[in-house]
Amino acid sequence: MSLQAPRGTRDILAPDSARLRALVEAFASAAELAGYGQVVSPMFELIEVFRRVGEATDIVSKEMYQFRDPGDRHLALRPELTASLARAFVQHRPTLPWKAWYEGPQFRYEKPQAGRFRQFNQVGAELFGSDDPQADVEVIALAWRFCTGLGLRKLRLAVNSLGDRADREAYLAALAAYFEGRSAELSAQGRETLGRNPLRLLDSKRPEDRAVVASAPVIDDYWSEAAAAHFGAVLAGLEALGIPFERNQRLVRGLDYYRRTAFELASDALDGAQDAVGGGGRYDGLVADLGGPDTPGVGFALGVDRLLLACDAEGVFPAPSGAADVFVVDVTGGGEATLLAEELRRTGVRVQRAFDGRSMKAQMKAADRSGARWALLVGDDELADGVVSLRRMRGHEATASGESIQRQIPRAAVAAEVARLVAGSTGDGSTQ
RNA sequence: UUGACCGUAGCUCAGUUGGUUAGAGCGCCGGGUUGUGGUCCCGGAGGUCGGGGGUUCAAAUCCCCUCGGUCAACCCA
Repeated sequence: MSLQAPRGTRDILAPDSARLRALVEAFASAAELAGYGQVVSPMFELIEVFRRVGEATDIVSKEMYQFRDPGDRHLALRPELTASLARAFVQHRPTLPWKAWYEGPQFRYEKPQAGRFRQFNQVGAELFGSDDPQADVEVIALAWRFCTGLGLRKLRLAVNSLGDRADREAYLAALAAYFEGRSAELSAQGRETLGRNPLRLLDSKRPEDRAVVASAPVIDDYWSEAAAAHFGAVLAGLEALGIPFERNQRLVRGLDYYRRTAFELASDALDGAQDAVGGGGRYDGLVADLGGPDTPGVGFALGVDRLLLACDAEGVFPAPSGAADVFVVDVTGGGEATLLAEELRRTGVRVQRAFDGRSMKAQMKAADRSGARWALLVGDDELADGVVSLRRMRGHEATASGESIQRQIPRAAVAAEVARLVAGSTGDGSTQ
């Protein structure tokens, strides 16, 4: 193979692409049900947008696709969408609260693995302009409702609070001091992490580190009264809604802008290191960091590709059927098929046909495989008599009516008759 | 960025002490008499053995490089 999709990217072909679209549509309706409106933002931004929100994180420091355009602007393909949304908020200053959802590809220069791509899709939602813990609850509930609505059952919701800015800094200092004191017990890589960001050590998977982490200071002791009250209200809200969650004192998220609430959704159906399907939290300082008025916000993003992997693993959310309603078999040259197909498609019927003047046997075979419920047969006899043979395909037998497998109908009545049949059999639209 | 395993027809894979025209199943195409699908039978198309270089009389098979995939670390969706 000579040319192929760039590393970490892929083509999503027919049944899978329909499934992806169905998932996005499911998210759209869940989000809009809760009053979130879609934002379609640019695929690339001035690099400052991302630099300002996460200079210390790998995502913006070394995983960004960046380039200069012909006008010498320094741009980056978006590695995440919360920053873009915050930028859009600052630019447009919509009335509060501003509730927005989004979907689309994002780009990170990483080594690809299963469930990790250089171009990947996320869906997400953000709520700007409210401090209310009920806002956190609404956002988490939206993520939960959507995921369980897909049919996923083996989901774990982990929640934590990182406290306010001052709490977080005090905790970070205490954590650093603690780890410094026991740095001899840490793994070599753990010591490196300590130098960069002690918080990250909390979710280390190395046994040496875990032993040290086990008796590390916990964030709870550093919460301000307000932050503690906020978190308590969030947990109470989740309980009131019957959303199961587990408190994870070690949960820290990948981006540094989180304050107070942080949460993560993981799937037990996914094995390996990539079991997180999404997460989010509160980012009360983010808008200000981007030059806007001090505005609180809370939101989340879900990895579409991983969600679909999880659906595969749980055997839920199948691809929608691409089956045709009708297959036109024309052995008179194909012109009739063109006319019939177009006529029927104009009435909203899904029509498939063959090309290249293939034999009746071959066309019937294709009709069978297309999943069509009916075949319309046009041969020399039909053409001469001004009729079309309507045949019910095997596997799509009539339910109770005593209608014959095949019958002739006048050419002029085809559209009306097929429309009637299709409308009357919307039963099993999801033949897989 | 580090390490491990892997890369043969559209798909899933056989094919190692290196040796004649590289195989199977599925899929695809055609046929099994006059215009009808599944199964069955027969036939056919389709492969730079990921790519490049090297060793050798001879390489899919050995060596090096490279690209790609998978897994793990790192990081994260």
